[in-house]
Amino acid sequence: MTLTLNEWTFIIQPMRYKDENKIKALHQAVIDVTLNEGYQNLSVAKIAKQAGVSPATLYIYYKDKKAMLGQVYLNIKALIDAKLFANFDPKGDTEFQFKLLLMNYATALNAYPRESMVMGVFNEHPDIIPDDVFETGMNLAQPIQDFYEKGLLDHRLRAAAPEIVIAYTFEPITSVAQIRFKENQLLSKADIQVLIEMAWQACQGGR
Amino acid sequence: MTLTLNEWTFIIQPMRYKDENKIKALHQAVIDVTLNEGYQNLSVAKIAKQAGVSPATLYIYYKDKKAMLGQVYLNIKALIDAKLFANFDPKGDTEFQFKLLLMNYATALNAYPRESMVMGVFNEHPDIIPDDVFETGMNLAQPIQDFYEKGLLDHRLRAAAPEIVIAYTFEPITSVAQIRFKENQLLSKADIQVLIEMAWQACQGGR
Amino acid sequence: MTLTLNEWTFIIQPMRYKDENKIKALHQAVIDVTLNEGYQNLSVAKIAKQAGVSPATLYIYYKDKKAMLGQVYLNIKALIDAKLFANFDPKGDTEFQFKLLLMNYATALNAYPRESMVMGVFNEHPDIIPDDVFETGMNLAQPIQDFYEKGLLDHRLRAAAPEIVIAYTFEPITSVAQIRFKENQLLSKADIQVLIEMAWQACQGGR
Amino acid sequence: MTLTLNEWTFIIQPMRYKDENKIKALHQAVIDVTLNEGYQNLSVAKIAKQAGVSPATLYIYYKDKKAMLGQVYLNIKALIDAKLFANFDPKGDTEFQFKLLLMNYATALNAYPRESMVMGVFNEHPDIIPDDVFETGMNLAQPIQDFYEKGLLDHRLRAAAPEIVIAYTFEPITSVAQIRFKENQLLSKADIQVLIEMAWQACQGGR
DNA sequence: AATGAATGAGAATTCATTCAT
DNA sequence: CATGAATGAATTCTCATTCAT
Repeated sequence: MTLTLNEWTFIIQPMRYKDENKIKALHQAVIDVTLNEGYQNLSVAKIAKQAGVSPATLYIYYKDKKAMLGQVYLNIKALIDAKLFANFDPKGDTEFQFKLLLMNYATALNAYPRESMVMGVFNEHPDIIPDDVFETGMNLAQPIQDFYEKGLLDHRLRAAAPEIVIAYTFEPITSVAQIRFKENQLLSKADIQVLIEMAWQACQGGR
Repeated sequence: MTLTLNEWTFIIQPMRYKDENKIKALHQAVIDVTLNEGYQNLSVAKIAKQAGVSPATLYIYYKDKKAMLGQVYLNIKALIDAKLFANFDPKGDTEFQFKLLLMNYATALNAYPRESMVMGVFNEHPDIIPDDVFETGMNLAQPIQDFYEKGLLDHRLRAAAPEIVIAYTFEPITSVAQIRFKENQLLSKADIQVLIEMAWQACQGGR
Repeated sequence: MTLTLNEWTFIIQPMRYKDENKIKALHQAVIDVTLNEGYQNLSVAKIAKQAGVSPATLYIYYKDKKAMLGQVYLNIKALIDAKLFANFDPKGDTEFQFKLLLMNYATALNAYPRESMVMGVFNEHPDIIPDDVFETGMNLAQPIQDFYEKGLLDHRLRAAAPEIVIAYTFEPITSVAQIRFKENQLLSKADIQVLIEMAWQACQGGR
Repeated sequence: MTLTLNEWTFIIQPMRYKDENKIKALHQAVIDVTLNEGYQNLSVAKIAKQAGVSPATLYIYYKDKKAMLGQVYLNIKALIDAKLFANFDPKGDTEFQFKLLLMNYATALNAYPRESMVMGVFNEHPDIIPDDVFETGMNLAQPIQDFYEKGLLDHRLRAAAPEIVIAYTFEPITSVAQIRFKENQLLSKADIQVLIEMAWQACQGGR
């Protein structure tokens, strides 16, 4: 097809931000859409619109939707993990380190409430992110495993399978944080204190 | 309008079998598809196929998909609630009743592992069942509320908000049961013993 | 399949009204549903429900939905035609008979406003009633044809094709009656007087 | 955000042809299907097939089916209105302008017979186009209202409600045009002359 | 005669993904 | 690199009609 001059149109527009910005915009869009519209409406079209890019653009950076959500998940996980281990010493006093870890976790959830919510949603929907990403994400970090095993050995922690310990430590905190978020609040100091104390009562050994 | 005797007629007909069977088949299909394919694939088409009926048939018995899933949810809830309150006495000894309740709950999850998993899925996806059904289902049963309040008053239970108590009682058991289910197992006696003990340690008062 | 006694159930119910009543109920239901829900929602299921019978019953009396609506249409047409020709004499004075006819028509529309509306709907949707029924219904009744031809001959009526005459006589009255119906009113005396006078001005000959 | 010059980029790209063509094809398809299959069969699937596109394509250009039909309606209305007001002067001689308007209308119907038929269908089925579009379309254009009011004041037009005047002017012409269309014809010169004369006789005042 | 149940065909709409530009 | 347009496959739901009883 040949075109005569007046069949062309001249568009003037700002230079496109490069990769990083697009990716950031996409990641942020995932979080926004998930929280505002619910993950049921987390469609490629909505994400792209929110990010201000074309749906097709997503496929330049990621194999598919799943891969993208997986990356968002890992990003968020890294964000929270960064706070989780602040001042943590697996070899320190068990009770203190135990409570420190949970305090760090609660602090992280409060620091990134939106991201935490999204991570919670993704945890509950393993099939929207790639299997391997999810399985990796599920594994306890090595320092925590070390801490847990040492605790078992010196009987400062109750002899319970890891999944059970998690069910009485991180999970209740996550659960209550989600409830607070839906109430447009954060975990209160009182919340955190009670949660940590209950977790410790549940998990300490020698009983 | 009044009718004289001979305007009445007596009709003898076989009890409808098909209806009941179809409904049972549909409910079972919801459970099967949810467990085998994940709730993301819980489409009307798949449910109907699994139940061996036409998708249109579903709409004879239910207003829409949501209404049907709501009914399945209520059925399952009734099943589990029936076990939950066996021998439960809100006015009995706090520790004993507390542990009895959780034992009953664990027993119920083990008695209906498939149904329990599905209920877990539905609990995490409130929007796939009608709002009123879910809200009803979410409320703590009155006997449990009474028990909780009494426990607070006599300080046998820790002063913690209901959502926090739940996060250290029913939720961990549910969580571990789900893990066991994915391992094709049930909660072991050891699991149950530890879970209940940890819950009690977390929740008992006077500390 | 053999059944034991308790697999039977005894149902006591009023004797069913026979054919005529069912048919009347169905016809009335067509009118009700058309007016209340719009002809877009004129489904067999709705008609049957409104009539208090099973959808299957309809097919005992009629070949299909179309045939049934056709019969309703003819019934209504007969109702209106019965009023249309009251005191009409094709050989009488042209102006008087012309106005009498239209007055009769307006009177009929006001006497059966609901039926008239339904007939209007059916006229606008020829494909929901059988072709032959509709075509028959469209033909001008013989007395009117005679009157029209006589009027042409003695020049008391304008020389215009029948479809054009109808477009300035019956159609405007129908049209305004429909508007009034939507306003929950009938044709007023003033309406009727003006409509008839305008029709006569349009159609009289010798100009 | 301010941008320096080199953050702007000039993009030269061919004018989109496809879009326009697809939209035209869709509009034409609506007309074709409506005329060939009746509006009862005016399904998205049929429209898309006729236009040679996928049904999903329709939703790129329009929010939904209703919005699309509304646009088609407005296009057609614009087409006809353009002819309707040719040389029309609301302040000119009443009889002349009256007849001019109807002549313009008849001319428009003859110029776009297919479109006119479709507009007729849409006028009879307000619910298939968006409410606001229809309401806008239904209002008499302001020049005609002005003309009508002036005619009432100086008694050159009969004192009759607007809906009655319409029922003796535009509606009969529409009606006869539809009949002619079904006969694969247009309004003949004789048709038009008679229709306009009858309309004038019906509507002129001072009688 | 009468019916409740059942269904195939088809309705509108959405979505993840691809492709020509 | 970036995109608007395009679409096949899937979604939920409705309906006229039939069938076993």
